[in-house]
Amino acid sequence: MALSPTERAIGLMRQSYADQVYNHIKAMILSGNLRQGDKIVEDKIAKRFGVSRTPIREALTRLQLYGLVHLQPRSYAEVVTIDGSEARDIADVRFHLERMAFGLLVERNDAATIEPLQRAAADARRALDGGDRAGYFEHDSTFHIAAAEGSGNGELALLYRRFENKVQLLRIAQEVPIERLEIYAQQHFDLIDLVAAGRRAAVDELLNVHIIHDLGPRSAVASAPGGYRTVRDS
Amino acid sequence: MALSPTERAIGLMRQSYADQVYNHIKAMILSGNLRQGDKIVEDKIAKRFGVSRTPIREALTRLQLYGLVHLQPRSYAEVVTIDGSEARDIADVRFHLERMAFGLLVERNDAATIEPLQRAAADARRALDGGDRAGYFEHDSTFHIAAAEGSGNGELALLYRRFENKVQLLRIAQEVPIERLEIYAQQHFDLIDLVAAGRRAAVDELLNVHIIHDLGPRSAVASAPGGYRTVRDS
DNA sequence: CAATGGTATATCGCATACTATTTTCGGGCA
DNA sequence: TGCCCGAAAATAGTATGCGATATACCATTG
Repeated sequence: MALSPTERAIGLMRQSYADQVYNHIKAMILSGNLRQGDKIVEDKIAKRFGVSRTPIREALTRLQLYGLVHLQPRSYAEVVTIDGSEARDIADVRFHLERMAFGLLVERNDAATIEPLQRAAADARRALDGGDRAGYFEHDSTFHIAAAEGSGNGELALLYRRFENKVQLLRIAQEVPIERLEIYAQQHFDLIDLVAAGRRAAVDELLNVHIIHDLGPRSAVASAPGGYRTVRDS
Repeated sequence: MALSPTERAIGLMRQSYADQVYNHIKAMILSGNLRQGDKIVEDKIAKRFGVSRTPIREALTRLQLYGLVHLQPRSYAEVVTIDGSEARDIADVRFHLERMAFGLLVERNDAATIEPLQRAAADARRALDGGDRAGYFEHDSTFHIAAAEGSGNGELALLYRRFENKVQLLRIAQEVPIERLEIYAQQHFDLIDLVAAGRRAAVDELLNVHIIHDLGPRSAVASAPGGYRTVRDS
């Protein structure tokens, strides 16, 4: 974890340990490496990373505020558990945020702004074709964040980027069948087309389907049995 | 800051120092006691509160994520400065969040849910009549938070409660004339009536006026000439 | 055998001390 | 005079240790 000679020589500004730990734990959660309800103990992580508990605590505080871990006072921390009802709520909020973002995109009607969406949509499709599930989620996330960024409303972008963490956590936990992901991937392109065509109402409708409708009749998450651990396991 | 004998005897659970400091600094910012751009130095605050820097740092981390302070790495922290463009963005986002909340309120059509709004609206009016400007802001805030809470969507409530911090910061900084506040106070009651009447479209429209329209043609904040000292310059 | 209480252990909350970086400021030099 | 440089001060980042609290486990009792 120490600074490499090269980094020091170049004078490369390094992230603080707290930042690095934050990113690492976040990645572990969002990759499914740490699962919902998993116990997180400061001291263990500190030893694992070879740093003291101080930066760990800062990272955990941030993760808590981003809604990814639950900090029980005087006790240990856990990866948050999202039940079916919460999943529904999250989807609802997400829909309204995205409707705002895409509404602004339609208003702007700017090809350059949409370009990042196109790239993300293409990347997502490619990942899916390559059977790279985690990669797909990554680009799916990028697509929607790009929409928020492209809205031109900095606050919306900020809010959405934070909120998206939880959305991503849901994506992982839900274990959506691959056929469904195929549909999502296509809908991304459809969304872009509708935005380009300025068909705002149609965009809203498709967003609703894309985000909410497919959640199904509840409890898509709570029942996730987690048969196979997907990713690595350091 | 230490635990009182009574508290200890009763076994009353006390807030952590970090919590207390967080609440205190937040109150200082939202009461205008700390102004936009003001410098915040960990050590100074630590001494002021009679605690070590550790809980201070935790409080500042939270304040940063709630959008109230800007943490410059390796340097000092500042109370965030919101310019006119950002104010506009915040209002826009706020409108969409509140539209969602009030939409759900209309759907629920439940008198008990609306009761807290009524109380807050009445409190706000009372504070205004008593010339208690800070008190008005407090209850204004409570009103809108109550709407988010009453929506029945926990995620929305969570998101809004956080977001509201920045809104409150704006309220303070804008130094809106009292006549305008009178209008706002009345609009709260109007909103309640429209919700009770189930007039969703009318609610949307009034919300737009209440939140966005009154911002004026841009830069309501940046240009606030304020006979009084407006912004920073500590 | 279940429930209750008590002790040990795990774990966090905070204080203190040290380190690294940034900022500030004054003095030398063009 | 204005600018650059270097030293000193200010400040945040991290490590470590101790004390407090929660959790877990076991014994005791009804």
